[in-house]
Amino acid sequence: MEEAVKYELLHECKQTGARRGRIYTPHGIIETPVFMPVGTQATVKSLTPEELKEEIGAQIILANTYHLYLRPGQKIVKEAGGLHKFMNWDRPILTDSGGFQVFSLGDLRTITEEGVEFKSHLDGSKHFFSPESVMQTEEDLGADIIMAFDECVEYPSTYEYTKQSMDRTTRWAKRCKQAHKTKNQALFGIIQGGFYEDLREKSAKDLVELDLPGYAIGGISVGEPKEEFLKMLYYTAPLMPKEKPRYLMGVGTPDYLIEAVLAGIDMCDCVLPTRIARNGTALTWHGKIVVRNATYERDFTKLDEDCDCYTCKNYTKAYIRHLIKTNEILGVRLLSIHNLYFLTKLMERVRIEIEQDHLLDFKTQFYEEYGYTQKKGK
RNA sequence: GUGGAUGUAGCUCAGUUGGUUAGAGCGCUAGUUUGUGGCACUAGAGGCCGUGGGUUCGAGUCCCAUCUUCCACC
Repeated sequence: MEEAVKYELLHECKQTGARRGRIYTPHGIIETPVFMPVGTQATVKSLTPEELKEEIGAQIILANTYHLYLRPGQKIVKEAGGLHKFMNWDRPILTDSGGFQVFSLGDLRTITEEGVEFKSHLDGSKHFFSPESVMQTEEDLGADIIMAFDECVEYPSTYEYTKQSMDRTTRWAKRCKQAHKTKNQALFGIIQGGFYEDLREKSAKDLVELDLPGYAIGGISVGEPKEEFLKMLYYTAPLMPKEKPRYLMGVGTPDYLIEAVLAGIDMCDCVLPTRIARNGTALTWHGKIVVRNATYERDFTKLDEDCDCYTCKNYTKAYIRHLIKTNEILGVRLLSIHNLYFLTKLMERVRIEIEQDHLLDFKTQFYEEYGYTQKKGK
């Protein structure tokens, strides 16, 4: 059977084993490892798709089933001709299933074997998601890669609950596979199991048996200490098929991204760059800077001397600070452009370092320049 | 000149019949942000309560004087 998405492994870094690859999708090729900007409501907040392509060079973006189901409703997106046409983005799109929202909605939801009943955060109205309904919604949305409906358990959770939830997520993945009909979309499974190695192993093993076209690690980077994160990451990644894309959900910061790649991950996504942009913070090659702070009031230099993004080419810290302090939309836009460009460039650099078998050297050098100390970042 | 009002945090104002370390909103300062319920959240700094006197155990609060600003009237 012809798969919608295929992975090609181009090279493994001799220093680290990190993977340099390509993902072929109905909307083009993705060079991996890749960072995927998040556009929850069919928009990467404050940016146009043209800016994402031309100024940032984003290869693929995310959208969210939960949010688009609530507004405008998947039927409208379908009528528009699918997400790509609706939002005028012709590169690959991945839709998350709403599993994370189930987790973050907290007491607004009830989980049963059948699915999840939840109350809309918008108006309190009751709704129900099942693996089958989510597959239908994701098909209507029309992304290239669609995520199985899972449950992301919070940290910390008991062994008992995590096991129960993980097995249910596996059963839901089977139901997703069965319900999934379209041939031009790839259904990815999500490995759960919290912070218990045997549960991670079981989850991975059971899901791999389903022979899905790609796999993700879910349920980490949910507030645990970094050591825990790294332990589960390095334990779980090798359990994922080598010939398929490996996606780590919800990461992140530059150090987490590099660690993910070192562990053999191909794809990551995170709201961080756009979220902190809205709160006046920039990521740079020399560390994080809160440009909103008073110290930049008269700083007429660019955010990062080593950055050639649209923002850095044209604007100063003092100006961006002024825009953020006065709540001007342009401040958010300029910082979003810069932060996304930075993570995109970071991954581009990582790809080159893998090809040249120097990723470990790069990590050391980058950490030093970024300012991660031994105790802070490891 | 006369009468009335006003003066409390950087700004706009609350402060009950006089009673513990004088509050709020905004602003300011800093921290947080990791499959977006976030233009959000958390914390912090900052007041001889216009000034001087008086009454009282105790005054931002009452009395007198004085100054500031505003309004009205001669």
